[in-house]
Amino acid sequence: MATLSDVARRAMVSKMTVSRVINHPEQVSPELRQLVYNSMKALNYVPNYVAQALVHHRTQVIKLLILEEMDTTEPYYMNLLAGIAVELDQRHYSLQLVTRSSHTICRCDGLIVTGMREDDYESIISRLEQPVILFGENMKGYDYVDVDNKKGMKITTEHVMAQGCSNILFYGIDIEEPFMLSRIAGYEETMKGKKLLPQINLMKNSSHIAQFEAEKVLKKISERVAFVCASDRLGIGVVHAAQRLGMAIPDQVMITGFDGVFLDRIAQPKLTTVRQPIVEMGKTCAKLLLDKIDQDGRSQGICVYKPELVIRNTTVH
Amino acid sequence: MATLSDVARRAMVSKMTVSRVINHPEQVSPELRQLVYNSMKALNYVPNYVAQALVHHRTQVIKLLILEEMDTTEPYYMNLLAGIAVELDQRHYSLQLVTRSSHTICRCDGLIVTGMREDDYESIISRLEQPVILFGENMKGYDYVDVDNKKGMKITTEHVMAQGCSNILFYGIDIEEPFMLSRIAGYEETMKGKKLLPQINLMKNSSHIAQFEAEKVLKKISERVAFVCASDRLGIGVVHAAQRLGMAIPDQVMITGFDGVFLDRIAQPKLTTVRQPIVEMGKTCAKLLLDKIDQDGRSQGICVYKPELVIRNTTVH
DNA sequence: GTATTTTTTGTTAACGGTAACAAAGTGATT
DNA sequence: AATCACTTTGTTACCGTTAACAAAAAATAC
Repeated sequence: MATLSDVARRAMVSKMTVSRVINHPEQVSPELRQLVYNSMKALNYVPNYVAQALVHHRTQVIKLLILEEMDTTEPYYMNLLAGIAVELDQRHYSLQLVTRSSHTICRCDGLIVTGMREDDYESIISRLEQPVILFGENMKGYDYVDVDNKKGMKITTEHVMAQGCSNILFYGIDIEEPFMLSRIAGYEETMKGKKLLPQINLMKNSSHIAQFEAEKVLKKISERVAFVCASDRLGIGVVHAAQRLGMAIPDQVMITGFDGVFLDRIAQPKLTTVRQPIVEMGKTCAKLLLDKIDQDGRSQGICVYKPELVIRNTTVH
Repeated sequence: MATLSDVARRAMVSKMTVSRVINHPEQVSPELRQLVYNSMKALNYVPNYVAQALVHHRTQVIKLLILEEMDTTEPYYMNLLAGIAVELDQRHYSLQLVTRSSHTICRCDGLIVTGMREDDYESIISRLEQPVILFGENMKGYDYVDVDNKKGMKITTEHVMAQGCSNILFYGIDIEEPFMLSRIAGYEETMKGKKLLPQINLMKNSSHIAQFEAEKVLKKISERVAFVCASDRLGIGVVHAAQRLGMAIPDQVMITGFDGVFLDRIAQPKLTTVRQPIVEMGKTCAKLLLDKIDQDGRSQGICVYKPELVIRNTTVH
């Protein structure tokens, strides 16, 4: 593997000139520059990122800190990772996946944190010395990337209303985190806007629990009903419930989910859901973080993605 | 962040002595060793892995090359990654996720490759210069980690037989890769062993296609039937088919899947499946690869995991 | 008690880059 | 032609670590 010195020798210039051609080409005369380019091409030169990292006091490693039990959201994270990976590779960074349990001393240039709960801000996030981007909205002033959760829930609620249903139940996850509060707010405001009574139900994010809850409700009900769920997992549970009771989807029961990652397509019928552009969001997390690192930790602000309503057969024919 | 020199100065020894305490402690007298340990502790010394990497001509990066369309197997890979990550973190390695499209020149110490198809061996894998561990059985002599696919299919087939069913259909994926051939063989041998007629059906790995196929079959059938599927995704499709036709699971229709990652638990009823210990397997991939790197590329052989039959309500009450 | 071996410690020079400074070349100004 | 300013190139030292060798100290032999 050719080094800077090899390139320099072949082009009959000093190492420094080669280094400059790479980093500050405008400082080198066109003739030498061309010589160096030729030499680089001939030797198939690729910079040694480890050596660069050493001089720059960098590690070229960023960590993805997943504070949530991973099991509960797997397909979601794989997409996030895919997005992050694309951006990191382009900029010669690599990744370490860490969880709450692995409290290694943090040899890295920056972190993307996700799945944080209220307590984590003080005990973990505020103590980090490196630049951080959070994946998930927060009100503590940290840079973050998220989808517009409130709007997402608004458009689904409006969608089922537009299908002519006014008996609309909300199924959410029983945690008091900003993303869930926003989803609840999106539902609640839309209902109140139409003078309808919000009916909010919070539970563990499990398809079986949602199924159990929905069966109880459906057994007692005769009119048309819609369940707007704060996750596809809950949505799938409700689909199962309706099917077990032999109720027609979407004629008797309408169901919507949230996330649009994988599970929505597994359901039968496929689930109407709010798709988050997770891969894109992963890319953005990485991009913001690397920029932040380059800019010595300067805040990069927040980035909120527009949610997209994907209409499928749990709400329309 | 304290460096070797800082530790050395505080302990009043040379840098080299500190380095030796870390790498070859037996070469240092007990007194100095203790001095150095004290100094390290006092300064909270952590080696700079970048500098180590530079002297050792390493990158401390390994790549996970996913040759398969990721979308089709997401939850699966997240588990694999989790396993890999644990091992890498412990040994101060980091990760790059790459796919077929990203053909970066391979600045890394080794690769874990997965989702490879027949063509890939010649065009990609054989050209890699770094140590490689494959995730998935192969007959080309590469080191690999996999579950015993044949045995997995054997035990499921035997399990449904033990439930008193002898009309057993196999639903597999229409690719001629070793893992699938092994699963087919496991089914076929077990059937022939009992003098039963194997019925093999291959299709795209999609729950909706499996549902479509199974509905066709189920409409024409009256006796009890079992579907042993080569993936949970196919299994879920068959569950949906049985439910749409109002057939009783497991009394009229028995269904089994394969993988035991995430999807099996989403199904309703939960799917009897063959669980692969994916996290464990990921760990092993990483461990073998890092050992291989340390041993200058020496073959590490293969590692085949015992599959575990998880019996649930698609085969028994 | 000196020569010889062995153990322990220190010195130097890498690894592959880059920043900071020094030197040489170029051209304009007087 | 001498001075100055500017551009272009090269030299040196350093980032934090380790291997290879050299030197010093300790242990052993005779």
